[in-house]
Amino acid sequence: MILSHVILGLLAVAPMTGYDLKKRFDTSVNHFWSADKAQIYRTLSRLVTDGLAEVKIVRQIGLPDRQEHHITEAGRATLGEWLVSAPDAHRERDPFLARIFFSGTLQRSEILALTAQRRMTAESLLNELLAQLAPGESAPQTRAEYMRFATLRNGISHVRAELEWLDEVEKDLP
Amino acid sequence: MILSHVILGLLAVAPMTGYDLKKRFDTSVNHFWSADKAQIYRTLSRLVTDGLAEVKIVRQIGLPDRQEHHITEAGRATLGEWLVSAPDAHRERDPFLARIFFSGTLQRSEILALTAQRRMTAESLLNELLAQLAPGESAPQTRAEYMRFATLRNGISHVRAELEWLDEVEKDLP
DNA sequence: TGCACCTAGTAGACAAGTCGACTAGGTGCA
DNA sequence: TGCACCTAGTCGACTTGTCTACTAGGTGCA
Repeated sequence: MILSHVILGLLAVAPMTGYDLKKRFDTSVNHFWSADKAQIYRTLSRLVTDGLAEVKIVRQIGLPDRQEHHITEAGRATLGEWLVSAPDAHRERDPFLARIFFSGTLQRSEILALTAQRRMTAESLLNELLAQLAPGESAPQTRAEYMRFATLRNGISHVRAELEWLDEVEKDLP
Repeated sequence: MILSHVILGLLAVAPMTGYDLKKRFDTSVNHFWSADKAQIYRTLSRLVTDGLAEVKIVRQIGLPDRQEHHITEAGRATLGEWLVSAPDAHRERDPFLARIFFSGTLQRSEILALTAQRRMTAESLLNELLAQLAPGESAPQTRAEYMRFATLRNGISHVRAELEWLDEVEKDLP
């Protein structure tokens, strides 16, 4: 699965707890992958049993212990292999497009309500992505940094394409 | 779930067997939804037990019986409600972007191999979408037809955005 | 004083999706 | 003659993903 590889990728940058990972998934990684908390913890413990990660317990004062997961050499190797392996099958799935596909029987106004909704989520997504892009705009770009920003720019391009498509639909809708 | 609604949407156009549905999912609907065969048959039988669809067995000569699933009035009502209900949560998930995000440690040539792969699949997808769009290009557009083509144009816009992004990455990659 | 929210993690049930195998006949081809 | 592929469908095992609830203390605020 891909989740374990994404987790390995994040652990390769810095050791993390399940809790830390969940935050990464909800912020910096959310434009291309998402994960449920329970799923993250389950995957983490599998990485440990598979020898791809190791746990170090870090005691804290006033806070619960941190189970810091460190990537192992085997983990780095697995990650490296995945990066250059055959592409994972990817199925597009978009419930909004599913509605649009079948919305021929709706009133014009109902369809415009759907597109207006979509426009709002697209615009707020665009703002999030732009905000994430902003800090490093003029920074010296290492390759790693360039690649991370590239995924953001990918998201931005797609959101913009979506907004232009919405313009068209709202204009041409018979 | 969305699958049952997509199936209802397809049954609303014409009665179909699980087999027919599978073909639709692999051709005309595949740019926004996909489904496994077993999943389709399971969902169909749940639609029947829920009273949203009915089965008519059609005998054939030389071929297995067809279990034609017809949408019921209740099914149409359910579909209609879904079309205008609150938008389904939608999480973007793209394994390719996941790789790109973590590919900072790869060689330049390895990254270019990834993008070249992506370009190939994007281009063949574009051709498929254009081929699907072609037949009705100048047809008299009913609203239903317009909406179906709109989803195709959506896919085309996104693929084009992807190709432009690939151009950029391949050009700027440090 | 109580409520909401933060850190950190566990547990269990359930829904959704995937994969492979199996039945069973029909057609086309080399 | 045998193989591959088509129509039409069933079954079981398994993996992923989601949701809810729980423990247990700490902080901030009104």
